[in-house]
Amino acid sequence: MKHFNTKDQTDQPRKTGFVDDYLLYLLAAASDAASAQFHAHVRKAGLRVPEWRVLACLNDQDGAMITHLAQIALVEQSRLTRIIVQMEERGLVQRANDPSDGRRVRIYLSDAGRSLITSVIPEARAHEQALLAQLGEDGGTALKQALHRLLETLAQQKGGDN
Amino acid sequence: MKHFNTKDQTDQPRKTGFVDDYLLYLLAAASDAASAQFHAHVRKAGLRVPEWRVLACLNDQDGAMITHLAQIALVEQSRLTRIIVQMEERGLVQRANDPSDGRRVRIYLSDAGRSLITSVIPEARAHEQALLAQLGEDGGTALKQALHRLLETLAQQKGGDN
DNA sequence: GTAAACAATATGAATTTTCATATAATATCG
DNA sequence: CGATATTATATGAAAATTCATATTGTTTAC
Repeated sequence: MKHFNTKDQTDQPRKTGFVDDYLLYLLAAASDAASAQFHAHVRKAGLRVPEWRVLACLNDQDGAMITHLAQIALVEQSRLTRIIVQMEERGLVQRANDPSDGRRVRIYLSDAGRSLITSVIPEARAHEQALLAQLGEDGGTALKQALHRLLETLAQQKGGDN
Repeated sequence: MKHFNTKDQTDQPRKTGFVDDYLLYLLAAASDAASAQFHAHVRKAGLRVPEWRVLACLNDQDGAMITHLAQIALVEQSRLTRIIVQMEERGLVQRANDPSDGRRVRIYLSDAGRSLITSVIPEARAHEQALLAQLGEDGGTALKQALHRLLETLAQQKGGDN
């Protein structure tokens, strides 16, 4: 059996430093830690994280173009191109040229892909609910609100150079 | 000159879907979008993102071990080992065996590393302040509080298996 | 209509990242 | 003390990722 190891990993003094209250760090750490839990489920479903993201996005916006999908799935475009190739080989999605604009490639869920994502999303919802419950009614709401607000603000900045 | 392109990238109907209010997505998207801005500064300072994180963490906890540093800098251990090698070659950090435990390798900022991080942190603070200002007094506070709370909750879960 | 600018996707090649596991040092147990 | 478990770090090799740029299709301006 393992010793319970409450003490600090290092033997450092531990006066609160810069990163511990730095917004970008809090965001990255929170995202990392929260996602890590669910990503275990994702892998058990036979998906890698970017694939799960792509399927989840297609669930909402089936037929999205590569570029758009890259933006919403938080993946760089050339990477997404290759991920989509793999997913198509695996039968999870299909690509189709947009008849109205030959440059565009639209991605559609295959039946297998739809079936898979349909089984994973409820797990995601359940995991989310459990987490929100732990944060308490108001805690969860406050967190989501704050994040929505941040995202709006950031989106405005981007658009603001017109 | 570019057409101002307010309309949606795809011609999709856009009823709000699953991801748009999914906590893990909000966290990832917010972290991504917020960090992207500052990461431009980081690269201009000649650092890659994980290197910036390592230096920032060392700024707070100089002499941390590889394993601990990996945890707080949000980098996988074997990757960090190699990043540290590069940073040492570049003269940003030094490694030193812990005399009390020969397995441990402690990482220390070099003078060059300290000087570099000392110049970047004020930029990070400035960027953070600007962002918080845009969120409004309470908006920023609420966001940070909510994130701290989430992180605490997640940390408890991890420790909870004793 | 055509050249130039622009947009969407793909791709080559170097680098990075991951995963499992090797190596090395220490701690534990009988 | 010696065998075994545990911890910290390193490393090989396959795979993923990045970056710049090629390719292909479309729009704009004359």
